[in-house]
Amino acid sequence: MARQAISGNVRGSRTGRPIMALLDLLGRRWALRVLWELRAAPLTSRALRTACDEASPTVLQARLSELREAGFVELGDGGGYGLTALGRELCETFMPLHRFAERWKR
Amino acid sequence: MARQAISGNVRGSRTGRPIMALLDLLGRRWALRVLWELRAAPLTSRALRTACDEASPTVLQARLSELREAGFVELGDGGGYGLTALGRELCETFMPLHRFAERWKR
DNA sequence: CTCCGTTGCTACAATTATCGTAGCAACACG
DNA sequence: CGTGTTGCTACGATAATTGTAGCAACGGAG
Repeated sequence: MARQAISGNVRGSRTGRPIMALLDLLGRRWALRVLWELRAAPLTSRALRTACDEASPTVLQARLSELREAGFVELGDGGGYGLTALGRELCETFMPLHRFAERWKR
Repeated sequence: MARQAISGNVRGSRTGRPIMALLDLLGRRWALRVLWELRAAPLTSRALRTACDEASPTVLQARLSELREAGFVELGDGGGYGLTALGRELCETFMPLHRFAERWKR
């Protein structure tokens, strides 16, 4: 009966399986949204906050730090957050969600 | 516990853009992971819990309820949670994440 | 120079979400 | 009957998020 499935750690562990780490990182609040809002062009921290419906700067900074550490987001020397090449690539992989969401509607 | 249903008032978006609602739903803890673990075959609630590294049943039940309400997951009449056709479709859209994560490695 | 507005970023308390453990009722099998 | 599943919930403890306020640093007028 034991459908022995993959038992990998998600939170706070790097036990291999990058997909788990990625799902964990993207599964934190505002993480997906931040990537989504940066998909077109870089935004300043405040513009990003506005784009994210005035989400609290505390979480946004936390997510930005994590996404930066992961190599998806970078802070331009002129100011403003933007996607790295890797981040743009990641964004592409879940861009089909847009089309899916439109059909989903509910 | 605040029940933020998909219908109507979803955190982060009252603009009516379905993508925001979807990003919000998938941005909750274990949501992506649950979909991921169900990608291959249905699992019982306990098998799913095992697959999700013994995540607390409280959240898992919450996520399962939300995902069921969204139409992505269903409870089979013989027991066990599985993806709906829509859920399978959703899973397909972010399956490329797997390949991306492998190249990412962190 | 000072004043003003912006930048990225942080402190702090209050509120939520999640965790971890335990346990329930319903059902099936022997 | 007892034993073992199933899906699901209660509840205190802990971690994450919210909302508000504010900081130092930088730049461009004036």
